[in-house]
Amino acid sequence: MVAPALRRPITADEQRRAERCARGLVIVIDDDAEILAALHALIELEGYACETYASALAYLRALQDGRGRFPGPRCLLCDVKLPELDGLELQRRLATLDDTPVLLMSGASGAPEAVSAFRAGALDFLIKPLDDETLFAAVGRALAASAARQREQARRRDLAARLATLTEREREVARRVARGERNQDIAAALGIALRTVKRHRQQAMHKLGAATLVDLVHLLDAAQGPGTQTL
Amino acid sequence: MVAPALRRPITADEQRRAERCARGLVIVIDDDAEILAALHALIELEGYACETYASALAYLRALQDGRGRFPGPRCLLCDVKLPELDGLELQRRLATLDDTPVLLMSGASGAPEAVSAFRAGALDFLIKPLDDETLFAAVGRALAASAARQREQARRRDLAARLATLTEREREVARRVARGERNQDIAAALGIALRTVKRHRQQAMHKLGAATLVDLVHLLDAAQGPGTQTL
DNA sequence: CCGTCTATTGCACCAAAGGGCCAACAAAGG
DNA sequence: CCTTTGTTGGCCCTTTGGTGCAATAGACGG
Repeated sequence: MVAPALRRPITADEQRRAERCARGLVIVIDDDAEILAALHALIELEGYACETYASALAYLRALQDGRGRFPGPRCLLCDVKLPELDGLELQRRLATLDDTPVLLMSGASGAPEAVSAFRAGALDFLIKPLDDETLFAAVGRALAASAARQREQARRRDLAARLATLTEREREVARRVARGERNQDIAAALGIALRTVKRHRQQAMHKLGAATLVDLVHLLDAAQGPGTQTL
Repeated sequence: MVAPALRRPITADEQRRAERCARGLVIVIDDDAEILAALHALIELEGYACETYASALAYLRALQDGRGRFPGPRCLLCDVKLPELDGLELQRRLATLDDTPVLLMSGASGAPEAVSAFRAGALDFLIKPLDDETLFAAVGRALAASAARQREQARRRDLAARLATLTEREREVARRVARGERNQDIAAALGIALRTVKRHRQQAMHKLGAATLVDLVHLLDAAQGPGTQTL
């Protein structure tokens, strides 16, 4: 579907990069340089890509620049107690910008922090000192969630793109068809000829790559179902 | 759809019960009798039905008896630290039996308990002393979740019941129809005559109350989509 | 102003779906 | 033994959907 044409051979460098992307990126934010270094080493050793930031602001700045965004699943592993910007606060801000899953961690903090973290949507809350097994279990879940979200987004984008190639009339007809209306009724409702409805219907199904009515129904359901009230 | 016939007038008593059911039931489990009494009063004052248990085992026993299960949304408000059976352990056991949303609470416990609670699927974790506002916010969310689950279950049960009235052949044909296969192809695939496929198809749509193909598709998608691999 | 493109429509034809009427056959139950 | 139910099938007719061909009208760029 969305396969970009491969024009040149893949270099070994790109090969390695691709492997890392597939595994995923872990973005670590902690104000303790020692921990940062240790986590960086540990995470790369496990085969994930890893970026580290000493503060939430540093990460946000990097996000602003936005150059060369990492392709593939990603997650955030962020300390709760940070200077300037709190881990919880960072999470709240990210929730509106980004849908990267967030793992929060903290040393010997109380229940309230953990509760706040989960209420704010953190995927997990890790207590320092970090246990390798627990850490990577959480990272695995987070990256899996990220991958799922990205697949879902890609699917929706692809669908939206195909929907965008339809003309207004075609979309309208397709929508009604997918709601179970008959060609005749659609023609009457839109005040156009039966033949015209048939044409739009065919055209729409062709553009959307729907071989059967059932496919059309599924496509349109998927397009407008989860949130997006387009169409 | 599933409206039971009303045979006799509704008594005032039933009326009050119905009102409570609509608001929801909060099941409180705590080993501190004082807290139990206070919560009971507070919750009933807020207009919810309330059952209290002094231990997790007592609640499980009540579940076993199972007589007169409360109709309507329900949630569990359970202390983490309990004699005999731990709140977290109770939650784990309930997860397999019941889908009642669980709110855990605890006095001055550490982050690990809170984290375990959320990981085990608790909807929220309340820290004693309980703040009225926080409590009822959580209860409201839990009961809303419960109501949503019950609606979903009812919908699926209704659908399953209707599907059960289909004969094997009718189900098979309906499934293929909903996958976009044409009558002819279905006939060929099943090695039967076209006329027979049409009959089964008609019969199935009639039994399922599907006026159009689109309705059929939606019904079967809903039936098998979320988990249940029936059909 | 002209050629082109798109949306629209009519006409004709074929394929597929919907359905009425009738009937055979087997298994399950009374 | 008879009835009911599930499954199967044939014949025939109507409605709906799917397409090809041709034509008209408005929009747009040159």
